[in-house]
Amino acid sequence: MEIYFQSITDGDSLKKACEELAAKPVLGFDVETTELDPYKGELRLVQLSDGTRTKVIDLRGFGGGRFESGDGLSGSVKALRSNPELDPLRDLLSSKKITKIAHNAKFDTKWVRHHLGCEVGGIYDTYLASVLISAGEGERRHGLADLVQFFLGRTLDKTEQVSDWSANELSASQIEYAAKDAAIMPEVREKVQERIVNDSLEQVLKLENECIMPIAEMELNGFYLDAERWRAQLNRVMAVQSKAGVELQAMLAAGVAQASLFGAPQINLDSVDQVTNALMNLGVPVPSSTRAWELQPLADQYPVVAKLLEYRGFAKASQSFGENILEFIEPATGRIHADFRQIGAPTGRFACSKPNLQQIPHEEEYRRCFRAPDGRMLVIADYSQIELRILADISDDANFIAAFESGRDFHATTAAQVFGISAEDVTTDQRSFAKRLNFGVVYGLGASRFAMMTGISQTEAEATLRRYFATYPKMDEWLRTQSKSVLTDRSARTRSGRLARIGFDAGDRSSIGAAQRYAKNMPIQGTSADILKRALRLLHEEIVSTSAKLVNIVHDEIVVECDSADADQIAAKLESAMLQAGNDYVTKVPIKVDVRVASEWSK
DNA sequence: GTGAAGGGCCAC
DNA sequence: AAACGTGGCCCTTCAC
Repeated sequence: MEIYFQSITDGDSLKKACEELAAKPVLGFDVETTELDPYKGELRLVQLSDGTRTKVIDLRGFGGGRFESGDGLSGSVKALRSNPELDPLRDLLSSKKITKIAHNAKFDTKWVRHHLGCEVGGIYDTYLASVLISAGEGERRHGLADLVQFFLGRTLDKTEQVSDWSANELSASQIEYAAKDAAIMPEVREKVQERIVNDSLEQVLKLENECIMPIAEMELNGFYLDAERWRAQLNRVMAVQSKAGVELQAMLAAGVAQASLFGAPQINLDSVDQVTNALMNLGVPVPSSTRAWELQPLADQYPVVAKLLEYRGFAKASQSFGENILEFIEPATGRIHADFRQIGAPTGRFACSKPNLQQIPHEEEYRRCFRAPDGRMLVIADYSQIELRILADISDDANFIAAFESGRDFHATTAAQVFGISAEDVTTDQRSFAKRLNFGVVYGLGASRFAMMTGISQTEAEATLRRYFATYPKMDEWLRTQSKSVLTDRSARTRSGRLARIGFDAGDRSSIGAAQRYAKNMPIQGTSADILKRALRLLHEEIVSTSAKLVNIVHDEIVVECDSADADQIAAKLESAMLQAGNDYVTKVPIKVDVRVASEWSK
């Protein structure tokens, strides 16, 4: 395919090009960089195209790149940000009136935000659109070349993607590749959008597109981790792990068959096979798995089992939450810049990695290591029982809704209703029982699992669940409807219209059961994700010109860092954004947000 | 040596 | 036999 493109290296040409592009409502947008990490590499090219006419802007001509005499990358960033010749490009990119179509726009957006110093407005992400369309089913890949093949039936050559973009003179082939990637985007969008409309995914795609900028900024902002505190905590854990390890080793030694004159051979305490073997030799009735909840009942009778559980806890802590996380601190900022995948799960939840900031242990020893730098504060807000409120709203159960409207302790209210007693008489055990019931129901809990979890008999569990569902009849009805309709629809949706295609093997009971549980859970978990994403977009607009920076999100929680003096004001903005987002999707049940200002990410 | 699978466990 | 949803990371084991 021959395409028309123009290579731009000076201010006058850029000004003209931007004037021409500003008249177009929709532009393909792409960048080429020397690295994957914007804190480590150079933003070399920015490409914009209406599909037929493509501009390839080489930022080397505008102060970009590393200089022998300058101060390297930071010098390049400063030069680009302060070069007035780039203002027309910044205006074009930040304009919300001109749609910018990009594939995995978070990447391009982060580079533009950091190196050019402006936001990208009006984003349309073909990657997220493609993920929404496939809706969790099928093996289809979502690379740009895959989409071009799938939606346009053509082949896109990506070999130049990994070429050397730091060369002084880029080759004609490189420039042409860069131009093509941007030029093809309008055409890809046309086809993708047809499918989006066909599957009624316009609203959820808008939600996702509007969430990209906040996430891009959050990744650039990073979360400050106090490395000294973390190391101190790690040293404490390693000391107790080592002690528990020696003790466990000694206790297990009696179970090793071939004890020698030099003492029993050492067992690898992290090997399930070796530990299981040693336990069996000691006469411990080891269950089919050695997971903590399986071993727990044996801990009282067998001290070696208790010691194993103790060791496992310390091992997990020192291995998963040890030295490794410190390696993710970016030297340029001294902060952790994790990778957030916006549609991490088909439900719409985020996934986070490198490192996963959504699985930091809840214990204060760990959370206090994530803190605000001096002079700053953290504003931490989380939705109170958001999934149960969503279930109440979706099922339209009067008693369920009334329980939330009363503002009373929800689990205690459930306990009172299920046990037929007054709220004041609910014991701690009864409340905890009701709590497990409430959470279990969100996951499609069955009577047998509930019996095992609580230690009551199967018959008792069935009777309890019957009483529970009699208390909330319309919730029962909604859950049954989901179970039934998934068998014919093979799909479920959230409040934003997010779709999950649910495949199952009709001849396999467990496969059907899994599909039914998923059909109950997905609309609840997914609507919670919808609400969080909506809140991020609303928050972003509120804090754009303040000292506040988004630094972390954990499913129903948002963490913002700001100047100490602004904390109360930011707390109010955060709460109001989250409440509004909740009210946009949940109308019959009050939304509750708990906000606190703290110097550390702990209570 | 590298990578996938399985077991286990952290978060919501 | 399986047994309540969504993820990521660590370790061991085993195949290539």
